[in-house]
Amino acid sequence: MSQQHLPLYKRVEQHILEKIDSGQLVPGDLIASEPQLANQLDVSQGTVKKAIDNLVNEKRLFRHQGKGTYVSSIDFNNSLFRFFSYGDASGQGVRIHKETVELSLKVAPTHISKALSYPPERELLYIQRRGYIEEQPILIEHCWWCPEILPGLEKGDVHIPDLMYAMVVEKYGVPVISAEETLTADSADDYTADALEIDASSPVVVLTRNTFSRNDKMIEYRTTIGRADKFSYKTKIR
Amino acid sequence: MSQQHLPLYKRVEQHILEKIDSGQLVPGDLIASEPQLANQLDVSQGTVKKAIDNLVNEKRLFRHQGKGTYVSSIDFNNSLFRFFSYGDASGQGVRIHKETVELSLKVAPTHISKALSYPPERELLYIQRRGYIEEQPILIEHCWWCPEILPGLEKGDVHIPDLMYAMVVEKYGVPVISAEETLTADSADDYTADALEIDASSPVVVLTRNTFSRNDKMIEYRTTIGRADKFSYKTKIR
DNA sequence: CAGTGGTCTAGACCACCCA
DNA sequence: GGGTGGTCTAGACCACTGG
Repeated sequence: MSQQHLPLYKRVEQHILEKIDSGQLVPGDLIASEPQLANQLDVSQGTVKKAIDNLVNEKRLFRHQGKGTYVSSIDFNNSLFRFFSYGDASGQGVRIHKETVELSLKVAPTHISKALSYPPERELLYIQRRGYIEEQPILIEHCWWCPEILPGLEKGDVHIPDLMYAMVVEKYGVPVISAEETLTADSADDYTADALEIDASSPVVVLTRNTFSRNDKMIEYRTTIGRADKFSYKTKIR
Repeated sequence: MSQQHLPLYKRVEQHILEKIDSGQLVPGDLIASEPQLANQLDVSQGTVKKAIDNLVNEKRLFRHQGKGTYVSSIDFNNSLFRFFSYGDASGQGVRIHKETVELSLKVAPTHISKALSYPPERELLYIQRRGYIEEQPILIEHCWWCPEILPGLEKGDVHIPDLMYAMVVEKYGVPVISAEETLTADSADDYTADALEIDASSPVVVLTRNTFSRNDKMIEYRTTIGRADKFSYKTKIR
């Protein structure tokens, strides 16, 4: 329920967000111009500006002077994944090459089926990939997708690019809206240790990602397990 | 060098930030009011508002309607430390009790002396503390301070509170301005494993914190080592 | 050139805080 | 009541984009 005396600029924000959430506006779209919005909603352009300012700060929109204001798309460059590197905190210039190791339909662990709101018996699309820095294995990735999102992908006749999400959007028309990541550490089980060429029970970093499409529908459950000695996450406190 | 045609609001931001960086304004201080700043700098109040808006977004300032605008102080609640918990991502309501185990003057490992720009032979103030959740050890903390910052603290006659930084500011008059944290994972050495009551080489999360005072002077080098199974960091991507 | 966002102003009215 | 920040307006001028 929206408040009665919500500030006008908040209403403008909601108006724009509703258009995004309902799919009338998809990532990359040009939104109505400031004067247009001001007219439509019967507020001043300054108020529209303030609303858009806020959404730009939240990275929901971005502006191009002389062109207009656009709906942002999700930026996986903000993934915690980028803190895997040579042990440097920078994460700059490091090339991690990925290879697909497995691609099949499988019954998933129940907590994963549940997270994707699938019956535990239904098969899901499973993709395993491994990441290397100059031939050295550094991480292993387990991805679980709802199969109806990516029909036919398990046939293996489709090239799977490093960044799958662009393909999901372009080839399959499924918008990728947001994602949540959780970071923990653990010790490597035998399978993982073997894949990463480390001793069993060596420390590893576990990065779980839940990816969402429209209407908060989760479309992917991903776990990335990486060598702990190749991970460092830096942040500033004020 | 500042640009020639820098927008006015950027100049106002710089004006305020200079007062903070130079120490004329310290955390908690009330800054000049919007009309005052507008007069002093010969710009309109709207421009001052925009400048302050930006600094508030960056958490450098905060406002209180009817009172004024204040300089923010560092908020250690934003530390990655808060993601140590019962395995829940929330970090809410979890009480970690800390005890001081050691307090002495010691020669530090060279990389720490170096970080604090101290000659490697000089003794530093070392504090070791341990954190518990209901009697269960969950983390161990190694803190290294420049001894002249906290004279006499090693005598042990001063009570060390959970959050040391308030004491540093109030009792010793040293402003605590910012901090950097780096997160990695490792396996526990024997000493740590014993302290945390876990098996040797169990995975642990290592959180390094560098704390800075005025003029980017580093005043503390801290390493917090915690049980990996009690840590999880969650973030959202858009 | 017309249309977009970017900056800046001047002033109105409101809500909050404190003496 | 006087001062603070919070919202909102109307309008000016500029810088960038594309046809």
